[in-house]
Amino acid sequence: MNNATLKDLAALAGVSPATASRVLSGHPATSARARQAVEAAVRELDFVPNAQARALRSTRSDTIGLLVSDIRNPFFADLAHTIEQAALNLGYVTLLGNANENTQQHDRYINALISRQVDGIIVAPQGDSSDAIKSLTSRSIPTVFVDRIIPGVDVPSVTTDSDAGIRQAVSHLVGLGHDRIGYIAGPQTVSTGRDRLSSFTAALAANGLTVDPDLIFYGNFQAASGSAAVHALLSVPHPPTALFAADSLMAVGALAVVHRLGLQIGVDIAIVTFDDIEWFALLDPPLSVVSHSVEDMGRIAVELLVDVMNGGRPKSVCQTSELIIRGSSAHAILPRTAELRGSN
Amino acid sequence: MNNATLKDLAALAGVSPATASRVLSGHPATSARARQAVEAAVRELDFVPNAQARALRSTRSDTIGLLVSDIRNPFFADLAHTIEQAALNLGYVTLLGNANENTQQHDRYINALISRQVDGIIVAPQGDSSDAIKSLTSRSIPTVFVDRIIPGVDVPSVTTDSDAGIRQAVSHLVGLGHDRIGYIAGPQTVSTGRDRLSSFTAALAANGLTVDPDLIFYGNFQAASGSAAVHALLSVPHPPTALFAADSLMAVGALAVVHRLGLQIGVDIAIVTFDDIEWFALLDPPLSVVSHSVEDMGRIAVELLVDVMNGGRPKSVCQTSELIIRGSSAHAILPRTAELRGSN
DNA sequence: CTGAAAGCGCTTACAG
DNA sequence: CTGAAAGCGCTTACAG
Repeated sequence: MNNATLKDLAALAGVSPATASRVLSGHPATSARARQAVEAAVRELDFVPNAQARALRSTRSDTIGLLVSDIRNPFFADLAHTIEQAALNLGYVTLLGNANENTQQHDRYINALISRQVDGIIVAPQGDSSDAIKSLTSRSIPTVFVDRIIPGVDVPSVTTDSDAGIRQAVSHLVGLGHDRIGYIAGPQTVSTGRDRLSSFTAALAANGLTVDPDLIFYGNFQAASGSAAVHALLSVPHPPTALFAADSLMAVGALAVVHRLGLQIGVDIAIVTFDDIEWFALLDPPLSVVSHSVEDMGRIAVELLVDVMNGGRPKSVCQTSELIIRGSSAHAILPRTAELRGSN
Repeated sequence: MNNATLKDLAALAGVSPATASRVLSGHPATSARARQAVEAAVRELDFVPNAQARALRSTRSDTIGLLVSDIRNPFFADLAHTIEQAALNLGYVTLLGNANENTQQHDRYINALISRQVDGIIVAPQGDSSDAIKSLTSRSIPTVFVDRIIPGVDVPSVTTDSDAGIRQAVSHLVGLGHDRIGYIAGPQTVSTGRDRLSSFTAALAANGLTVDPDLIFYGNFQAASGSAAVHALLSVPHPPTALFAADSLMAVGALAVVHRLGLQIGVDIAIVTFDDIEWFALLDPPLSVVSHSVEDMGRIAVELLVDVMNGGRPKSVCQTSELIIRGSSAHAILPRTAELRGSN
């Protein structure tokens, strides 16, 4: 560590540390002479200021924390990307944590971010409540929830209203003749898991169908549970002719099993999923999805956070969702479907 | 910010700040009485130590930096995930930066990580050389390169040897009758872009083919360039019957255009790509890939970094790659292919 | 095992 | 416009 300090820099430039500090931070009260001398010294020493010391003294770190649920989920990878870019444009560096859909890791990262004095945190919260989240609010660290919320915790959020898209999807499937739709639910400990399931059951009712508990499988938003769901749902006495997955990763797991069973998607079985991942449109047949804008969600999350950091009390934003129909649910149900499935 | 400090904590526990600090850091020289008092006070105050102050004093932050090229690339998302998990197990928090395949952002993040006093950095370097990377080495900050390297910069690395896999792929395609293989290259400013292209041309030579410059398109590892590549490669006078993409994102872009042109993959045109992304096996037909283990790469990167942080001088590791044949390149070339392509 | 004291690298009123 | 001085919240020899 040959790290030069502000003192070294000031000595080389022939000014006091105070003046050097002012030049570095763009304080207006500096002479052209001082500015030039300090800037030359910065170049000569390859000086990089110690952000920790600066943060310790000034109580701002120009850093925000972002905690996502699962970085391997393309939805969160895209979200992380847009948030990080938006923050960078505003001069903030983003520290990204990955909870890996794990409550303990989630709490650990929250504490790590608190202890690093981030200026604000954007988090897709894990679980129902958490001591770590309470620490966040009790310290009045600017916080914004993204994608998910925790009921009863008063924090601005950007979420998606699943109602519209899911209702369109169910009506669409019913219109094709499906009256038994298997639903691969997310975990009920997560707000999006709960919301999407209740949107789904409401949509069934709106279409004159009743909820059959056999046709609901509770997954955990990760791929393996989507695979398990297909095995379970297709082995009930009167199996579904359509599947609806509450997120893209479970859809991937479901797809793998459906292929392995030799079922032809869009013909033997219809599939619709939540979240429009780029390559879903490249599958054969392409996947029908309930979609919402990741870019908007990321951008709005940063806007809300900046507002909170500036002392504002912004209102939460709820985006709408909509159905995009593609080949995986394009055809009316075929008579042979029921027989075919009987043989599995 | 109701943040309690170590002084508050010590006062509540009835000990000195020094003793409180020792208890928190697990120093052996503490009495059971002191430990209990401090631990009770920690709970009462919901105390989270200020990591910045600690790092400032002790010159270690228990934080490592990870800078990837593009977090939306599933390869890097997986890599980030394995590195972050491995680091967490060793007690390190990972700060993730995303260069977005952009040299300027790359340098900016390096400086941000330096200034936050990370204990070490794992980086997939951007470009040929960079002042930021020089700062890293001149400060002797423990650094490990992953996936990519910078020639002439003496830093331990984990990379993939593309030779074996690419040679297998070319032999495989030639065996199916392809003698005009279009290559979608990565940027030649990046080591993996260069290595894979030279492996490819060597493999052509080994199979008795010569390099036709018309059949090489230079992309940038992102999806849009894969799309552009297909347009360009299929419009040369004597177009290729097989395509080989140097990374998964360019393959995704290529796939989209191939579909749009109505070409049947595996029949009208063979496709092979670098990087085995989970869902490539779910496509219809599934994609043949040249693959290497992301998990191993991540794990080894962390091991190397820990070794460097402990003062070691570990040797670089180079993983081998291998071909996985799937439906996208399963069939021998058909006579009708040439005609079909003539009509596009 | 414990505490008083110095100091990590910065910033920021304060006085000039 | 500039500098001396205090202090942000910790850790760590040092002495006991």
